Amino acid sequence: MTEKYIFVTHSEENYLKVIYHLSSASPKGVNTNAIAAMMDTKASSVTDMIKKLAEKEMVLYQKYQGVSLTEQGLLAAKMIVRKHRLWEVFLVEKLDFSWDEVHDVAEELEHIKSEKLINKLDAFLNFPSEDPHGDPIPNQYGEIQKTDKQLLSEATVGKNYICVGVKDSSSAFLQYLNKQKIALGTPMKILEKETFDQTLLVEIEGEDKVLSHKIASNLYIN
Amino acid sequence: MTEKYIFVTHSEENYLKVIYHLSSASPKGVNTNAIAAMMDTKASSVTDMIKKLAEKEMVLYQKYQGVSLTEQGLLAAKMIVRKHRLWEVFLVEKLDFSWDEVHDVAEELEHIKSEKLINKLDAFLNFPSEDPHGDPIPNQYGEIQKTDKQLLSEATVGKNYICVGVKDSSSAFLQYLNKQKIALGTPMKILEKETFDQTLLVEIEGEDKVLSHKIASNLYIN
DNA sequence: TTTATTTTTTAGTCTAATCTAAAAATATTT
DNA sequence: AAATATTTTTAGATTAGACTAAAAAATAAA
Repeated sequence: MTEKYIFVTHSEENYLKVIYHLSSASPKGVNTNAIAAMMDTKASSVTDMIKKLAEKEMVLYQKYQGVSLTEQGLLAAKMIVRKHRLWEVFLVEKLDFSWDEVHDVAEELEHIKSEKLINKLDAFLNFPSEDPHGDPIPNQYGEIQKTDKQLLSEATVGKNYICVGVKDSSSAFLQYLNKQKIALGTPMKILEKETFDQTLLVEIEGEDKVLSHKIASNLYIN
Repeated sequence: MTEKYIFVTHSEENYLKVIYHLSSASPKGVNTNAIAAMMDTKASSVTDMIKKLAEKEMVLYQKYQGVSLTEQGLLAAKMIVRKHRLWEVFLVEKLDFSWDEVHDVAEELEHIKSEKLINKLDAFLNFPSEDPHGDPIPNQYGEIQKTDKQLLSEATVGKNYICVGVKDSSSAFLQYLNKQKIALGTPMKILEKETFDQTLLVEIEGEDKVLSHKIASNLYIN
């Protein structure tokens, strides 16, 4: 394997990460506009950046056809995700942050460039497999352990589940969950599902709670 | 106290830090050239940046007269130093880095912008008063505990001392100290001082060692 | 106190990353 | 298939931070 080291800027890393996240939904090429929306920037800026990333062989790009990550780009993206999630674990487990406070800080920490740092941090945290939102943490080779989980919105009425993750990890949503006393590991039983709007009646910690379809389709259970 | 929040860029922070470090040596105004040398950049770039920092009221600047930090600038600089040194403690104490490996990573970590993060980190590390090189860590108000220490080059022959810090914390120097088995806390007795070149003969951990004047003038003792 | 030297500043250029507005390509309707 | 709408790209401008080369100010030497 010829491993020439390619410097990737802070901004380029952010693009790689976004392309990575969007890739699962559209594996044959991510749209310029989708990237622009995620990055809160303009499509023209995205086009410019994609060209740079293509130069560096981090993405495959054909005009008007969208982008996809090269093997190299994929690994780079996974390493950013790895760093982001490991820092989140650190913030929650060691510094006592709550799960709705970690995102922005991790967003900065993920760009610190030191393999040694991140691998030592990984060991210090005891090689966690998931971040505080239930998302898997890639190992140092970019391997990701698949865990099976489903959305609460797809749950079967009458069955018992455990909350294992969130799809939306915005602080607004996480604070809502805090208020409802829903956390990772929280057991719940699906009591009823309203056919009209798919609202759920769920028993959580002895209390009956109404959860909207929007909520249910952002909570992972098992 | 009117505290308008002023955004300071990564690069501006580096300038503030350098001006802060140079200020102790020349309290009435730091030279453009001195800053340029420290930052490994050109004097013209320094002039440009100083103007920006003056706009933001972080420094006092008069053409051709050098710069000094305002109260605001001083606090900002101290906060960067605080972050740098706390992260160094973290790297050494928690992640098992050695004192000659921490500088570059801390140089990146010091720019992470989160007061909460740094104060939580401080608590997690048990409010250390010094970094791994014996330099004092400013508290969250910018207060610095003065410790008295002197350079080994000024030590008295015949007396016993303890190594309490390094003036130069380059990895080259620190690795030399590792090789000589000199660390913070290492006791030493000054046996002789050569009048011609000020070389010292020092007893360290039962062994007699010859230390050049250059070495001696970069080691703090007490 | 002139002259020479050094330091500092200005003027103009460059690159990365962004933007707006317009043009080109693709996709969708009719 | 032609017309319309949407998406994407190009062209040209802007800003931060840096650079080179030349001018201006301050300092040192004669």
